[in-house]
Amino acid sequence: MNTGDDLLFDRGEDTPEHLRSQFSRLVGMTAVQSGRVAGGALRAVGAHRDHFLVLADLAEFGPASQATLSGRTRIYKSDLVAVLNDLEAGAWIRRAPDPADKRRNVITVTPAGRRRLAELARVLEEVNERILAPLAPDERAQLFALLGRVNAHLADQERG
Amino acid sequence: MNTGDDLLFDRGEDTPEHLRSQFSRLVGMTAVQSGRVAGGALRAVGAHRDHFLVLADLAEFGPASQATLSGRTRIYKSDLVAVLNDLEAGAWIRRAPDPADKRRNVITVTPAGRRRLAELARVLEEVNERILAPLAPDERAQLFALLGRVNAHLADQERG
DNA sequence: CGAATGTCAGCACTACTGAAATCG
DNA sequence: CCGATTTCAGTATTGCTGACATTC
Repeated sequence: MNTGDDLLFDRGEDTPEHLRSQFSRLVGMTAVQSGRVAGGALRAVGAHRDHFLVLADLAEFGPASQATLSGRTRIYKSDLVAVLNDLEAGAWIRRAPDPADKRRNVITVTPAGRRRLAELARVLEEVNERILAPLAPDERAQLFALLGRVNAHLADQERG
Repeated sequence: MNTGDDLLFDRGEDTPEHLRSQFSRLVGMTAVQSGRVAGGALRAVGAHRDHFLVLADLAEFGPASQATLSGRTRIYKSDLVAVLNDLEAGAWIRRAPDPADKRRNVITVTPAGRRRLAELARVLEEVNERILAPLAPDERAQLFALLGRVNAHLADQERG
């Protein structure tokens, strides 16, 4: 059973038969390239992908301990430490000890953090537009829907 | 201009507003997960992603020097060395000095290499089927086409 | 006591760069 | 001398694991 055998995802003339239906290769190449675009744009404003993720999460779901923040963003708690150090150094978040539970820190977005989030969101929106330029709006929606279903299926399978 | 604002690509209940339209994040997560599935399946038979890429390329386009092989597979020439060492150790390729140009090696697939390629292709086809299980055949074709266009656009842009 | 939290140190893998040695 | 080819060494980034001290 083939899944798009007559489709080319390269420039067309140099794609081996066996690769045309290799989803992991296609999605991998696309991820690397768009990750480079997004990473470069964020680095140009002194930011990191995880900075955006944390700020967006806090702005939407409110203050949280590092453990729950790690669970919500899927950033490992060990990696989160450096991210929060960065964000704290920019005064974009506050990291205060939880008086109710001395093991935890309570992470809160500052007003400056919300402005920073807006800036990063603007940068990433431009990036998104640049990457998805060749697709019409309904095609973008389709791509999101299809990728989202594959992604959800993989996430589900990872616990089974 | 939004690109699928009302779509969720997570399990739905915990996806922040700002992430719903972040293509690089979605494609990145999907790439990591399907890369893990493919990598695990290949490791189970003692293979590597690049082994398949090299064997598939040689089988389709014929013998080549390492430089042209690197250009065709997009594997860095420095990384290609170890890959060819592996493939040579399994007698799946031959690496012979080019009599016409003593700088080059001529890489050739052996009959055993073609059998190995068939084996790896079978493994990867099962992987593909497992990953794309939730999608109908026409949806898979759509996903390939859309991702392919984005990928081609990014590759084009990388040289401009 | 067992479990959770924040932190640090480190591993594995991948994309990538630079340079040396050989040869055209 | 300049450039191409193979090879090796090493960097940067990321996803991930394990351990430790502190606290519940």
